[in-house]
Amino acid sequence: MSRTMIDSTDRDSTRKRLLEAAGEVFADHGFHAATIQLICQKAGANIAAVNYYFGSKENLYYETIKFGRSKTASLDSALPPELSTDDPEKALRQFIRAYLDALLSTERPKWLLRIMAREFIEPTPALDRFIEDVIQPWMGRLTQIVATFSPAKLPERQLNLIAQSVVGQCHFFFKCQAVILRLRGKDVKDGYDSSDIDEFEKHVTAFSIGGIRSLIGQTTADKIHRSN
Amino acid sequence: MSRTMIDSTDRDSTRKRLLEAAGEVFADHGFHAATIQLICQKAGANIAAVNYYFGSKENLYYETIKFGRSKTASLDSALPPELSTDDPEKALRQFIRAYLDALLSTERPKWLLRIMAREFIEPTPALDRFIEDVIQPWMGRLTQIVATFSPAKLPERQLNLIAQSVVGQCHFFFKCQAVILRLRGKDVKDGYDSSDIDEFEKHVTAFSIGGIRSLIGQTTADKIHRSN
DNA sequence: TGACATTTCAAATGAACATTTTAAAATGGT
DNA sequence: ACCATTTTAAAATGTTCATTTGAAATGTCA
Repeated sequence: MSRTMIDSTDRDSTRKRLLEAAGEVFADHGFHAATIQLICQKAGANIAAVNYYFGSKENLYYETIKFGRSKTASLDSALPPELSTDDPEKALRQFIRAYLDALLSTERPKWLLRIMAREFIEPTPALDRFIEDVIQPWMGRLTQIVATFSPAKLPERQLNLIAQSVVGQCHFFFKCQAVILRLRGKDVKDGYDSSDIDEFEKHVTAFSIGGIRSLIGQTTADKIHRSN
Repeated sequence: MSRTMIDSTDRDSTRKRLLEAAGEVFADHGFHAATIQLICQKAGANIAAVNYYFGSKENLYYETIKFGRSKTASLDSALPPELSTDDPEKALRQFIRAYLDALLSTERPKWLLRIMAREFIEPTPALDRFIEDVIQPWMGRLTQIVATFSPAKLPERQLNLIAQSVVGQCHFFFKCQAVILRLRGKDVKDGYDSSDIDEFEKHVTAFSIGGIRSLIGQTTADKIHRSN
């Protein structure tokens, strides 16, 4: 029958609660291990609600990602509007801070990135859109920032590698959170606190600036080949 | 057409073929989505074989990880025995090469690390043992190497952060393989070739040396001989 | 060979689960 | 209040899958 395509305006609290619950459950257990029963239970809805509102479990999954992304700050809103253009180091620091916040901050639907982390291992069509809409812009912006470190034009490939080194560090603190906390003897459930993020920001920024300067020194100034 | 893997069917024991097949299937689909039917089919065994040899799917999972780890080169065999002690940069390069090889090389049961990548997101008891037996030694060794860059004794916390920056870069090329290849317009199934790994090694090493030197406030020119 | 253990096989069992169905209840417009 | 539409509720259906079963096949050793 004509299902009047409820637009997510208002009055759809059940639908919304289902999306929130689905986000957590999919993040916790993955698509297959997640059960509609648990999702509906968490949402305080009936077992038939998922198929009523979304038609299928699979469609709920994609709608959940779409929903999570709609609630996530975009690149432009995550980065400070006055991102420095004349001070590369400052711009890099601002970028890294924004990136770490996006990864590690506990606000916002924190389950979206955990779902996407699963997508990295086992891609579905949702990953392509995510790369295109989210990752590409972030990496593109970072590449721009890195480029400003050098007066000369660096090869695209090297800029990409540097950008990957920067975000790679950030990702490690995110993805290997469980490991890092266990190495520190802490409980995984605790997560990081804000001073941890501050520490990461300082460290990643300093480390990356050193790496970049050393690399573009080699490229532009034709540095001496070290003997070992 | 009937069965292409027959040559190994006769030679290898069914149990071993099940472990190999299970490794691939668990890595491809995760524990829940993996089916015993598919595992047995790939192993050329009957559907009842898993329960006959391993008792349950869950036990097969743990035995598979144990099996994969037994076939994986240890830290000591992965690192060159003559790991440099007087040249920190050379030692770091050797370490990074070994680490990238361990992550990205296509030899050996390549499925073990894919299974462990899933464990990072959704830990099971297997992760604790893996951290203790595999990750701790690697990180410990890297921390030692990093420490040799500085004549002064650096705080443990900073050494750990630096080590995490180094392996974080390597991990990014591994975990975000799908993304990097897609950004390059390549198909994910292709994977990296050996020249890619060479490129990563050079880049990560140079970037990290720059980062380390800048953090400890020392240029490559000041080379210090430490007396023990 | 013949007894005995081990391994393989096809079919059966039963549990978990997504999805459908049916009907009742709530809601909104007139 | 009345009717149409939307939402909730509980039970039913059918599928997928892990696990069990019992018999057949294969191997072992006297």
